Order: sequence, then structure tokens, then C-alpha cells
Amino acid sequence: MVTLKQLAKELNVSISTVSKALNNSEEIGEETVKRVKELAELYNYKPNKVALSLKQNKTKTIGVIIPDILNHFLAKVLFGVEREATKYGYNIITCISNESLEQEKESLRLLANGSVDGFILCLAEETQVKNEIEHFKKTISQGLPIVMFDRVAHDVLCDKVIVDDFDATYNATKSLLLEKRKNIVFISTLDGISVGKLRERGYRKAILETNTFEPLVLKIKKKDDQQKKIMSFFKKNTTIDGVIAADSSSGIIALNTGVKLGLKVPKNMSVIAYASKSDSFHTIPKLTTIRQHAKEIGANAAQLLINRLQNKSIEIDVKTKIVKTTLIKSKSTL
Amino acid sequence: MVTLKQLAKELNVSISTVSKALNNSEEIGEETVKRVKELAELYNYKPNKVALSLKQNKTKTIGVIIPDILNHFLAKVLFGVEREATKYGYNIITCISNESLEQEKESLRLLANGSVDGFILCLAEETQVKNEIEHFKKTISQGLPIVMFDRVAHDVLCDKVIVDDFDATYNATKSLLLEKRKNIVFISTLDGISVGKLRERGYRKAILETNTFEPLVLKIKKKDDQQKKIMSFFKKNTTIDGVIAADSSSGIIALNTGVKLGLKVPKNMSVIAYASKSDSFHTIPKLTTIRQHAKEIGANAAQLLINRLQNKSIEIDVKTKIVKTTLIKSKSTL
DNA sequence: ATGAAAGCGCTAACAC
DNA sequence: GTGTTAGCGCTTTCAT
Repeated sequence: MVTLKQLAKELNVSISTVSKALNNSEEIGEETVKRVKELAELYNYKPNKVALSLKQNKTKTIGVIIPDILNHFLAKVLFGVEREATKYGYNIITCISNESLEQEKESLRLLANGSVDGFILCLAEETQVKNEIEHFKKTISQGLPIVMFDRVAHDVLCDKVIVDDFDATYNATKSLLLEKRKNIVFISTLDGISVGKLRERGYRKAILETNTFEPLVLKIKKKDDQQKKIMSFFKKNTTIDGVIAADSSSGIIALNTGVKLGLKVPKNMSVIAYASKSDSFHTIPKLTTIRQHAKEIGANAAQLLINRLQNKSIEIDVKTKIVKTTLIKSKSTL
Repeated sequence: MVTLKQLAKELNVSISTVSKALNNSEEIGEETVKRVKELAELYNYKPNKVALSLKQNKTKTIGVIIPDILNHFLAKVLFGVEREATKYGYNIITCISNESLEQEKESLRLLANGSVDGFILCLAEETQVKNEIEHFKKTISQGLPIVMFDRVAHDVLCDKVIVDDFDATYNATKSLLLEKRKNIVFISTLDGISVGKLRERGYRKAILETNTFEPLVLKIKKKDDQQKKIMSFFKKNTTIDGVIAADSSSGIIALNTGVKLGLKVPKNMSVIAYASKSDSFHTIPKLTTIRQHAKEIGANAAQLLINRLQNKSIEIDVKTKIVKTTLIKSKSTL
């Protein structure tokens, strides 16, 4: 990489002259500016990012810590963050916590050495289960702002972007009740994390309000054979006529299992799941989904963080932004 | 963040003494080392990453450019890269090209300013279609090594990690022929990219070798309604008894469409697709898949790059590593 | 055993 | 209009 020094030497001027010329300073003569710019162009000069970071004490880099990159929702949020960050000239360094508290701490520690200006993160499951938040507080007190999304720690004072999980599930359940469904099951693999709990509560509220039915919940562990679990559940509960799935794979499998058992979907059974467009397009009939607008969640998180970074002097109040889900009706509901 | 300067001041010693003490230099007195380390611990001192990068002229950061983060395969490769890189103390900066040549160039340009020590990337579709490679060559000539994976540019001299697409598809097709399938269709949405072509060729070779059947290929464009295309294709070609899908969604939809049309899978029709474990677990019956071992691809790419970075003086020959796929037989084949 | 000084690449306040 | 200098945080060579 060419440096200012080399350009200066070749042009027989000082380093600062070159620097000023390239930064369009008024101080430098027109002719000099021209010569400098031409040579810089020729050698494809690019200011060294590291030197700039050191000088300006900011890296224009955001640390993103997510629990699982293979989760389509989280990947999509990452996409949203990346796109928004790029728009503002920020890069993102991605770390994957693998749902582990230890790895989450480690990533935070490793990047809090001047590598990044701030963090966007989604809590690891273990972090939520153990309810540890000290590492977040410490990071923030070091002057590195954090924006949490989806799975957040309410006791940490920072910006947050969340989804209306409770309301969305409540409303989805309501919509099945309006279809006169009388035996709606809630299926979930997300028992450990906050959003899983919120979704279950939304479902329960809707069911309990009917004063007629009892909630019916099927929880599946990560290590279970999901197809078997759902199949045997359906065989035991033959009157199931509606499914609310807290995650896409439960929804997809429930739908396929229903079809396999000869149920007409949606005639005999409706299915709604938290899932993406592509999930919906893969099932026959196409799945009715609760969409979380992951990209917007990511974009919002990036905006909140960048906004905070660029107003460092002024203390801004912490904000919590709710990105509302949308129920996209498709062919798996009436 | 605490700096050496601050520690030095507080301890009434020089900056270099502190630096040496923390780096366990023999030169410094035992007592001093102890005092320094204690204070550093107290203040939670961490060497500033940016300053180190500037000094040592390397960032211990890898730039990863992928065309699409929502592609499960690519996300998994990213995961593999991240894990391997972390193991060796490298961070990764992720850029998403969105299958666009322009964005790919831009990402390369933006990070080639000292932000990263090298690149791991998968070519954007547009890059492959237009066959542009100048930006790669330029980057490499600037001293930034590149490792390409999956979709690679054969005319660029650099390390590569690829999959045995041709052989794998050939063998998968063979295995359906062994099942006495007589009307096997190849379905793909990957027409523009190298791996899509290789897969098609592998299929064609196997079919042509039979000297009995003609290849039958269904190509689907990204913007098409995939379900409709496949459904109408199946209705027109009622004797289809085997499917080789170049991508997971074609495979999943083909299987579901077969079931929908009343075909018994695998009795009447077998389906094999390039897809992941989770895709396989979502269909009923479970999909037989060609697994690409994305994580290993990522890990291999990271190893190749890090190896090259750490032997910068010695010119090593470029390597192409082939990560073999595995055909995982499940319930969608006999 | 400790410290001073140079230098990585850059910007900017301050000479001249 | 151009150059000198200091400094961002760190390591390392070379004095002392």
C-alpha cells in the first residue's frame, strides 16, 4: 500500500502538503493539488484505515454478536445490519456465540479493545437462562454502547429493538378462533428464551379468554426427533384443528404431518407459524406466517447504534423500538 | 480504555518499562513486573488493537465476502470460517455482495485499505456471468491474498476450496438409475453460476451413459413461482420417477409436489437434493441429500488463508482443496 | 534494570 | 502556500 510519505517524497513536498491536498484543503495551491491528486490516482492511494482509526479514536466498525448464524431470522437481521451499516460507512465484525454465555463474554471482551465502536447483539440462550448481565454493563461503562435485539436483557440500560411477540401470537391465535377452531395447539422449540415465553403467553391469553378451551402446549427439545414428537402428538390428539408454531420448523413439520395423516389443510386444520417467506413457499399448501421483518430489525438496530455513536457527547435516553410483525395469510389457513 | 501511558504515569515509570513488564521481558525487575501487572489487572488494561495493527502492519482480521447471507450453505460456510478464524485469533469482517459485481468490487476496495490481512470469498453470480476478474488480480497484487470457495474464478491464481459438484451429481444420478428409475429430471435454480453448470453436467453424463434415456432438465428462474413451475412440469411429465435437485428448495418442493399429486415417495418417485440436514428433517418423508460439508469448506478456506498470511515471506504454491460431498440416504429414495 | 527515542500512517495546530 | 511538529498507543532498539 502506498503511503503519504511515499507520495510526498516522489513529489518533493512535505507529507502534510500531500495530506491537505488530498483533503481539499483551501491552503494548498491549485497546481499542487492537481499534481498530488494525479499521483495519488496513479498509485491508487487509499488512506490507511488503521492509522485513521488510531488518530481519530474510532474505528467505524460495529461488533455484531449473534447466537446462531444458521437461524434464518438471525441471518436476516445480520443482513439488515450489514446493509444499513454499509450505508453509513461502517463495517461489521461478526462473532457467533453459539448460544453460549462463555463465548458471548469472550467475544465482547475480545472486541472491546478498540476493535469496534459499539455492539449490536442478541443474547445467547444460556445468557438468558442464567440471567447474567454483568458483562454487558461492564462493556457499556467502558464507553462502548450496545444495542440489543430480539432477545434482550431488560435490566441493562441500552437501546433495544424488539418484536411484538406477545400481541402477534395472541392475534394469530384469535384469528384461528375466528375460524371456529376448537382445539388449537401451541408448538415450540424455544422454551429457554424470552421470545418463546412471550409467544406462549400470547397464545394462552387468547385461549383462556374463550372460557371454553384449555391451552394445549407441545414443547420440543433441540435434541428430540421433531417429526416423531409431532407425529405421536397428533396421533394422540386426533381432534387438533389448529396449530400455532413459535418457530418455523415446528410449523413446517406440523403442516406436513397433518397432510401425511390425511388431514386437509386448511379445511380440517389451520397452521400458523413464525417463519419466513421462503419457508412459506416450500410447503404445500403454502404456510400462513407471522413475519418478523428481520431486515428492518437489523436496520433499526444499526440506526440506533450509529446515531448514538455520532452523538457521543450528548447523552441520549435509551430507546426501545418495537418492530411490529405482520400476519401474512396464505393457504394453510382459511 | 486505559493506556500504557496512564499506567506509566501512575506508577512513576516509563511507558516502555510498562510495556516490557506486561510482555514478560527479562529486562525488567521482578518487583516492577509485579506492580505493573497488578495495576494493569486493576484497570483491566487491554492493549489497543488498532495501535498494534498499525505498528505490526497486520490486523489479524479477515474480510469475508459472500453473495447471500440467507443462503443456508453460505451462512454455514461463514460459520466455519468464523470458528476456525477465532481459533487462530483472527476476527472476520463480513460483506454481502448481494450477487452484484459492483458491490463485490466495492467491498474489496473498501477493505483493501488496511482493514484486513486477506480475503475469503465466493463469487457473485454477476461476476461469474460477466467473467470479470480484474478486481481480484489487483487485490492480490496489492499483497492481499484471496481464498475463493465454491464459486471460484479459475483464471485467478489463488487458493481455492471447492466441492466435487460434477462427481457428486453424477453419482447421485447413478444411484437413482440403480433403483431402476427411468425418467429422472434435473431441477435447478442455479443456472448462472459455475456450480449449477457442473451439477447439470454430472447429471447429463450419467443419463447419457445409459444410452437409453434423454436428459430432462427443468430450469427455474429466481423470479418464477417455483411451486407452479414444478407442479405444471409434473403434470405435463407424468412418468417422472426421479428427481435430482441442484438446490434445496427445488428438492423440497419437488418432493412435496409429488406427495400432493398422490405419488408415493420413494415408492413411485425418488428425490435427491443438494440440501442440509435441517431441510431433510422438514420433509415427510425425510429428504435424501447431498451434503456439502459447508462448515469444513469454511474451515479449510480459513486455514489456507491463515497459513498463507503467516508465511508471507515464503511464496507458497496455490492450492485447490476439494471437500468431497456425501450422499446421505434417507427416506426419499429406495 | 530502566528510560529515551524512533516509527507505524495519518491529521491538524502552528510556524514561516 | 508550504513545512514542521506533535500526537494517537504501541513495540523495540539503543542508550544509560
